[in-house]
Amino acid sequence: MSRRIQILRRATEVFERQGVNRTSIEDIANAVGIKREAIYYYFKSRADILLKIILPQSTSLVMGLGAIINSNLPAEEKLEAAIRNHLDRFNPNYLEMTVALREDHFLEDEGKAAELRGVWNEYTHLWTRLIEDGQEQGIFKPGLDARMVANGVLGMCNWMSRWYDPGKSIPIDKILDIFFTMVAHGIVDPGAKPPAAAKAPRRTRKAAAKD
Amino acid sequence: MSRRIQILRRATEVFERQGVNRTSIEDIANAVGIKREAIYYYFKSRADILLKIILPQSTSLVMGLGAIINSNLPAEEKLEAAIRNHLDRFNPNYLEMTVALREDHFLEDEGKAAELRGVWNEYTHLWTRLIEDGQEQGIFKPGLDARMVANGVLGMCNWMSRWYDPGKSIPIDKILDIFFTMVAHGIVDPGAKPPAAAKAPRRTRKAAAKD
DNA sequence: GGAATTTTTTACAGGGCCGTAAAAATCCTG
DNA sequence: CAGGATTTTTACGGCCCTGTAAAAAATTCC
Repeated sequence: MSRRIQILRRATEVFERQGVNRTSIEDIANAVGIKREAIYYYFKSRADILLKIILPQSTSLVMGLGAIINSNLPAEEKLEAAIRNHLDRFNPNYLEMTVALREDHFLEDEGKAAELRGVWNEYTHLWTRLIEDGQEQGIFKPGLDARMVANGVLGMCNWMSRWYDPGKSIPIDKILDIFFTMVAHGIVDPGAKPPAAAKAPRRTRKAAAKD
Repeated sequence: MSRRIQILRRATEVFERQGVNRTSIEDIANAVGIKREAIYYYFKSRADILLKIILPQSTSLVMGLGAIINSNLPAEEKLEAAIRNHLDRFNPNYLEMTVALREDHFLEDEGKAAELRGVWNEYTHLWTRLIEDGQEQGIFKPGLDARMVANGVLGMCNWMSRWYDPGKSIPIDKILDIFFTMVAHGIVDPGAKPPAAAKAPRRTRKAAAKD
């Protein structure tokens, strides 16, 4: 393993364990076993390291989602594949994904920050397109704001960076099934007897607040 | 407005605008219009300020959710009320909620960090209970891991800290409707003709990856 | 108006961190 | 083995930040 890859690997581990903002170049160097000034032989800056950890993940997500959208799968299978494309990145790249998503990164290098934002925006845009395509085909409910749906699904998946632990959580496949079921069909059992209140006129929020 | 409240208000604004970790005590003091040492007359530390911004939000979420769970509402209405309880906190407390949720906070004060974690854990636990109660009543699908469902819903809502902007986004009420529909009933239109491929045997992930 | 209280400023102490450049050490190749 | 290339270490420069305590200023109250 080259020194450069090793540095990225160790940096990812320390970033994940103690937080990006509480990790210094010296912390990373100690984890590698060299002096911190040596890091600058391989990387331009601390932000450079962070970018080289995050960009491959976000770019790979975009590429994978683009391929799914351009495939001939039916919309519902595209939805499943898209969620899988996202969640599978947590296994084995759990560390990188956690570093990428757990904290909102305010990078000093405005050029790099813009590049990263661009990739994430593209990813959100593709997700929105997938939802819109399904709506146009009559598979997804047309009345839902596609961008909001996309944001919701992304939130559901990205928040895994706050709780997912491969050593403790249930397998990714199971999480995928649950999340897909939630998004596609919801958690309400269709065979359940609808409560009488469901047919009542929608109460105002103020009335609800009084309860 | 007392000076203390004013400091909290300004701190929240600066934290939201430039990120918690890139905000110094001096930044906050400048926003208030006093010297930074004066901050320590009102607050023990920087982490103390952060805690006093975040705890009211998380505590209020827990209290609100507890009341919903203990109400006599049917499960589906509890679900809607729970999402509303969460999203309504973004309006008007959008700034506080963003500060609380957008970045994972690694606090130096281990006691305070544990207290905060405890509140969030309680919140997640209550959400899991709400899902389980609905499952036991036959309203929610029983086969879904309640904790995972709760994590998914929380992710959907909490990720708003990354994209919601009251000046630009659609109103909270609309977002609530969309998120509730997604979680309760999913985005797939039940009247849509299921694609033939849906009845085919599930392809292996490896086969799917080949495409 | 003066004392008490509150608030702010001044001064101080201590520590951490980023990044550059040149020299030294190590490794590799012919 | 010597020269070239790569990598690491040493030395340096600069800046930022947190928090404390005492003094000064401002405010409040009787």
